[in-house]
Amino acid sequence: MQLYNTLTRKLEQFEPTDPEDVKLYTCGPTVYDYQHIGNYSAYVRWDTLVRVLQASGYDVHWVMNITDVGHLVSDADEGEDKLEKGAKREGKSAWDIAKFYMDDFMLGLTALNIQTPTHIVRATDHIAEQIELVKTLEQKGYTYTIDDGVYFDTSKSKDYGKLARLDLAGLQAGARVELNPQKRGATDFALWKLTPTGQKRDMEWDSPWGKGFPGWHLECSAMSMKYLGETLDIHTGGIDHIPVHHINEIAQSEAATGKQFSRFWLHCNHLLVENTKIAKSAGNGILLHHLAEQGFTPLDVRMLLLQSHYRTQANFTHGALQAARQRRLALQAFADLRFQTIDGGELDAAAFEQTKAVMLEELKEDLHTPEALAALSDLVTAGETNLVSANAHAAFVEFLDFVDATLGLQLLASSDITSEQKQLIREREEARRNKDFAKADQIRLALDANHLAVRDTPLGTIWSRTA
RNA sequence: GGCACCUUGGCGGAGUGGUUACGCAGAGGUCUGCAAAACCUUUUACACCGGUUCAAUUCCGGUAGGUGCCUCCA
Repeated sequence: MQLYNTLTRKLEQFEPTDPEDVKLYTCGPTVYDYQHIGNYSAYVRWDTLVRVLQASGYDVHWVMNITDVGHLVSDADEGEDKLEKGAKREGKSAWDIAKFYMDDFMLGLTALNIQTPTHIVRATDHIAEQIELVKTLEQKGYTYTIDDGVYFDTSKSKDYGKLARLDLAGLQAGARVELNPQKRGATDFALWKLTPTGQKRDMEWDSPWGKGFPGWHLECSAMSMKYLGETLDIHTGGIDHIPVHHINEIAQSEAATGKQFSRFWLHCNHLLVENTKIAKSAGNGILLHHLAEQGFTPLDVRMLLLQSHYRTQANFTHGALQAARQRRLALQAFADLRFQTIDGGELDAAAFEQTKAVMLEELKEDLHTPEALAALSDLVTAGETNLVSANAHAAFVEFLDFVDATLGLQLLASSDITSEQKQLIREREEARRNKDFAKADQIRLALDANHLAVRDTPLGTIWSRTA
């Protein structure tokens, strides 16, 4: 499999260290608010990665974190984090906020047919591991303590910022953030933040350095290493994570272990809405339930995302979502032909095998989902024209299973029509043979009331769902 | 100010040094008892200006426009 590795900025052949098992870590959400479609787009992308790895024969140990503490509102902030802020906003505790939005996130994953990671881990459940990691770094001399916390000294880090290819000198000159004057370097980052004297936070823990909470980057290193070991095969995240979060993860992890933290780094680009960055201030953070109100399902969103490549900046528009929905419905109608394979149908097992091979090849080439869909659409066209041979029924179902496994569109979730509905179709065919067109049209209306459309082919009547 | 990316037909969106991406929408047609569906065809797409080349949308340089990151962010 070929994957684009941000470390080298090149497509590389991917093989896991353990040939049986891929160790994959994905940066998950901070659960202080609803996740919008932009947030979810990343998880659809990484779910696709997992699916393709699985289809390529690997077991995947997939860990995703839930950040339920410690992401500061800004670098210059005096200690308020998003959870605390959300709690203040809603008059609840930070713990309640985290639970509520994490539960909502999990529902969103299910709705989008994103597989549940092997481990989905909360930062607050791993405070001890994070403290241990800081202790290790302290023992190895990578830290210093100032009035508001324990910091990582990036000047001691070998190749700091290599992933981001940062111009550190330029970065410092152009820094707009007010630094804590005690910080030794502009890029140094907090490992443990101390609760200011006299204050009480919803979330705080005792530590060797005093009461406080872990720094922003610590959890990913501590939890990924706990569940996957010191070297990951693949670490994924949004493109925005490259310059700060991921270089800091690398710095602290590699300082602690002396080993490479992750062999591959994959980053997805952001989804725009109407060609604009999704931002709270722009009010364009569309939620899944907004789309549901307009009659779109989460799978329509999934289709929209599959039509673009994960490293491009895709654009979400109402028109594009409509188009994606139409395409998905056409695909579903094709899948429903498995209930209607027919003697004389021309699509045979070989056609399914061939398309599967093309799709898998495209997907294994850095997740070329648009090309995989194009190959699928070609087959759909052929199937609608020539119908599916009765001999190919098993191959067809197997093929659809492959498509569901890789693209996650749940094509096999539909069921056959009822025997009553089938009887109606037979009666209509009989009426047409008898040239009793009035009766035939009457039955067609009855079928329409059942949300079924029929089309008459030389080989017989084929139905499709209209809703 | 620094760094990076992008500019493809009505919309979305791939890809390639010479061959139809694909999807959605529109138009015409075929088929059909009819309607629908389905299928076929279709509007000569690659921002602009140079360069390299037998040949560039596809490589190089420049211009214009756009976006992202540098600051919590998928």
